[in-house]
Amino acid sequence: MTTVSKQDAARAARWFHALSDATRLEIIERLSAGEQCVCDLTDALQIGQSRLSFHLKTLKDAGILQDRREGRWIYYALNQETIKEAAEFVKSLKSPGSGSSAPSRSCE
Amino acid sequence: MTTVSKQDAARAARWFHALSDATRLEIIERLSAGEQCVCDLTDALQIGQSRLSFHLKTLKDAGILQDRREGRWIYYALNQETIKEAAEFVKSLKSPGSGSSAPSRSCE
DNA sequence: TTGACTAATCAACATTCATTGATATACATT
DNA sequence: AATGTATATCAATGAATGTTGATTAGTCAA
Repeated sequence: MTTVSKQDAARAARWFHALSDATRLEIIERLSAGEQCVCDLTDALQIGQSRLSFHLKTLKDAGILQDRREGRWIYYALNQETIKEAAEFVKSLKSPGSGSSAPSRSCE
Repeated sequence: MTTVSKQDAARAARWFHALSDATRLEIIERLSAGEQCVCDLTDALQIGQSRLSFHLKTLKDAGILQDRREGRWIYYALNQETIKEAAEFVKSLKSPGSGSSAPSRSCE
């Protein structure tokens, strides 16, 4: 029985919210090839600048991306640690015995 | 470089949207102990019936839960297959070389 | 310091989502 | 058939989210 604290659940919910949008998943896919600056992503994704900025912020606030400035460019990269944690979390959702346990019928 | 089709991304986005809510994560946690009927969940979670039903539907539509009727009760259980796929998906987001690759500066 | 460039933020709006209470459906029992 | 129980669905509402265009804030070079 995986026990998850309210805090953990809230953090996980934020991860998954960040991952729940097709545009953001595309950003992540691009970044899985390595760090990129916003201008590269703008070109690649063909979306408006403020829209991209909004999604980058959403991902960064959830801890999924990191950024760093270099001159006038800002480079975004995946935060491997968070992704690892999220993957662990999803894995942990599986029932221990793989198959579902016997029904507990308390409702009769 | 993980390549994800638009369809895959849309499906993944639906998984993550389903996982992006604290109430739904709590439902999932309960079900990771095994199949349960709606009445059990209602008692355990202390939330309104229609609200629970809404969240169960959201999870089911995303493929994360299965249900089956037995008499007047409906039992919900995790869909292990989907959870496995989702875990794989998240794991695949990590950059191949673990660390981020060298910046590709096309913006100068 | 002015101008050009990159990116973030703001304001307005439309859309989606979650919650609530009421109603409908399905099954079981009498 | 009538009633009770379990669950789903509907309608209304408010809250959160995503999109767009405009503005602002850094950074660099002339």
